[in-house]
Amino acid sequence: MSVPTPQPNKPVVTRFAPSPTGYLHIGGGRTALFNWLYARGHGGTFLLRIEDTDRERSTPEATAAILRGLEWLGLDWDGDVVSQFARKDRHAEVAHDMLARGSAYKCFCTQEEIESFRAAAEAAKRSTLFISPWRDAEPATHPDTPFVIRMKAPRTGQTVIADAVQGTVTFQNDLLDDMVCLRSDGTPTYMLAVVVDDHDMGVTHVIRGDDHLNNAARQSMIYTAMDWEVPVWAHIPLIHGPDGKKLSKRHGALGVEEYQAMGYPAAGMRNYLSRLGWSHGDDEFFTSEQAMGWFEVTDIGRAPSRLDFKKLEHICGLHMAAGNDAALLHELKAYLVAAGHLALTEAQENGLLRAMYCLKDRAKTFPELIDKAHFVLTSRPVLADAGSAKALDSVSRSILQELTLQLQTAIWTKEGLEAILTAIATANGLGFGKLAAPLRAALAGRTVTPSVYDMMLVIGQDETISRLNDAVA
RNA sequence: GGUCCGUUCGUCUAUCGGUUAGGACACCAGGUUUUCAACCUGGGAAGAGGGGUUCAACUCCCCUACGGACUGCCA
Repeated sequence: MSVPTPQPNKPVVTRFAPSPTGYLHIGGGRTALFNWLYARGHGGTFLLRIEDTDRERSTPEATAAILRGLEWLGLDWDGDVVSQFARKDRHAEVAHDMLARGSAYKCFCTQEEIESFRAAAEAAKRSTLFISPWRDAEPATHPDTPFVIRMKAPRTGQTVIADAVQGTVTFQNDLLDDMVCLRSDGTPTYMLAVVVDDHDMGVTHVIRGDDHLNNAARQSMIYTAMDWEVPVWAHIPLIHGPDGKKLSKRHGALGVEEYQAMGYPAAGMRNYLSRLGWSHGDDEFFTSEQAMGWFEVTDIGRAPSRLDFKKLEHICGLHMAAGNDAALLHELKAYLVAAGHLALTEAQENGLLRAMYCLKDRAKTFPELIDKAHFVLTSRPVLADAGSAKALDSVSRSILQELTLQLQTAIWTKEGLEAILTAIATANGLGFGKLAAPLRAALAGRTVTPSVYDMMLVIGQDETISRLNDAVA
């Protein structure tokens, strides 16, 4: 029994290695986030490798979608994106090296033979573990037919994985098969390719979904066969849907790009995702920089977690409020593109920027922010929706006219406006809300807006008076 | 079927053998308030079940139940 030794003293190198068969899955996004957080927090390197050895299912569109997803999340990788397929010659080289070392062998069984073996074994309720008859065959007996290169895995003893998350996990070797490393067409299998690439890329920490935990045992055999040092493994639990079942289409948004299109700010997304399966005491709201300083793989939990949109929204609201105005406008514009909405005019952008201070702390997502920004995005005449039309009728026109008159000589500050509004409200025996509602309606044509003071301050004296005149008329 | 992993409030989690089991989201009740958001106060809410070990177990061990992963010339 050999316990793999981690490599604690080397500079940290992590990687994210998705296969390009679709969009970037939300679970994959979190895996990437953990790798990024760990590398960045430890002065290390975060690499990106596209596992495109399955030529049937890999598409350039999927690769592009994955890169877009990572970019949106703000997970920047170091160096060039590595294509696994492009490294196939090196994989084949290692397979032949293992052959030469006697830790692999050529297997001439056809896929039909293996399939019928499995079918028979299953019918007889025997183990379907396939043991190739070529394992110990003399080279002289080799036929001149296609072959695969199989790992010559030890048949006795056990393989131990020292996992930073899962602890020490032991596998009995007689339950592991001689996996195929090189297919009969000379291309590598995933099992070989990951190990070779991780080794060649100098990856020190493999942080990936725990669906790979079983694979780790077999992969560690390749490391041993090649006399390579194993990385630190960290197999993290998967994310489940709100019902606790495996995340699937029926749970709604799966791709990280969908979250962008729903208008969640990326900083909030990172914060929320990092708290799924990982925690730092009671900290809930934090920046990625803080998380980098705190993040340790040993603090990752072992149980799968579920997506909770309510909490996501809450965290996003906090990040929105804490955001820089110009940066928020920038992200908002990216959201509009992602969601397929019309672009803003320059005037709208300027208005948004001026209004941002009072918009950002009342919105959790960009659609909400835009909704509340209606007063600055619209232009005269401001159309009143049903609710605000009613509010407009709730007060007599003469009061609004009096207000308009007084605003013409107002000192245009919150205090100045406040003095006028409260004076008019009390003079007419109205609660402040009774006056604010029609004013809000006149200014925005909506019932849900920032405060009336902020709106007046943002659109200015002339525009305020014009809108009031429109409403009275 | 076999192997491996998991199971603390509804949800995300803290706890690392001794706590009135803490926090956050959500929820409920109050408060603040010009709408919304935010905010303040309070409340209900948890160790899957059963056996051990121990003076003491959510924490360690075993069994069961329930979830999940793997069991491919997919990744």
